Amino acid sequence: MGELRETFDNPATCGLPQALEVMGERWSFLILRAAFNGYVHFEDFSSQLGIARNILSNRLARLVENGVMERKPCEHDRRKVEYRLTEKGYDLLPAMLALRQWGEKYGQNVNPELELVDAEKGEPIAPIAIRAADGRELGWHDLAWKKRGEKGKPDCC
Amino acid sequence: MGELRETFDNPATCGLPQALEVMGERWSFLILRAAFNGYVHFEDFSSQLGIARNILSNRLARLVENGVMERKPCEHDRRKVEYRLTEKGYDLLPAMLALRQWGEKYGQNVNPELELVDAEKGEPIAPIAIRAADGRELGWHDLAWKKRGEKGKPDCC
DNA sequence: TTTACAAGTTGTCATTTGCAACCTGTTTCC
DNA sequence: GGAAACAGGTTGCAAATGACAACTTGTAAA
Repeated sequence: MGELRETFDNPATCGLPQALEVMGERWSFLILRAAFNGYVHFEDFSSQLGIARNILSNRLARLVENGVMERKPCEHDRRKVEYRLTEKGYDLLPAMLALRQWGEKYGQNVNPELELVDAEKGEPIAPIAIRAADGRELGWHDLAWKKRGEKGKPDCC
Repeated sequence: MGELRETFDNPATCGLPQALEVMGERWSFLILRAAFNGYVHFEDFSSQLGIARNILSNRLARLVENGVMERKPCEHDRRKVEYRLTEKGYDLLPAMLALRQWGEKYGQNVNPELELVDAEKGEPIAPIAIRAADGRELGWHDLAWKKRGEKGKPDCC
């Protein structure tokens, strides 16, 4: 991405600009979603997302470059290539689900015939929430910024 | 955004494309972050983010249009305008924190002098996680898609 | 050994971004 | 009351990014 630089290079900044540097481009999250759904080949992503081939190529390369996905030629058919999530990629699941739940809460045309459930019990998962170390759910006004020993709520970044 | 349309209009789709339609553009999340940090005026956003004025104008208008922020002229100084988060905007906090935590976990130059804490106890908040209805933490492989009575793990969208 | 397929790359054109300059409606200061 | 300053924009233009279609390359199947 272009000029998040000023924010990006500031060492006192929070992790959001870094995350956006990697995932903030058009299609990145939808490619990630497809990967979570088991798609691994270039043509699969291409046909499922309807994304232009050069953009897909570019995005996959960027995701690989940033360690979110791994690229390796397929063993049995060396025409094919496999793109798979790394651990770093899997770690984006909470962020993706939080976005998705938000989209579903406020979206217009969303009737998700498919619902994410806890595989063990078959019940829907809980909404993604902010929690204290002891598990209490927290809202924005229950949060504060701490400066390495201090307490209070100064500006973030 | 341009051609997420095919995905967007499909009623069987999940909420992710909707969320990206609103928040997937450059700067949107950083504007949101600034709003969470108490910035309310055009010039505040402008100088904190270093974003071009026309883009800022456009993004704020889009966020207002999509119900994430509210725009109202300032009572006491009618030159000024206040942009404030709506409830819909506040509901993006988990998604934003999940992204931020991911960025901090894997980022290079991040030493967040400021840390988010539970205001009541002063301790750092827990990592944003996926949980079952009963509170158990879940990973990707503990999840399944349910189709309105069925059970299993077919394709998502 | 020809044909088909997967995964790109290249060329062209439309859209989006970034930058600077300008405009308009307050407010402040003298 | 009038001049200067300030907040929040808009406009015009250059540069970067995205979309679409056609072409290339390295396998594999027939």
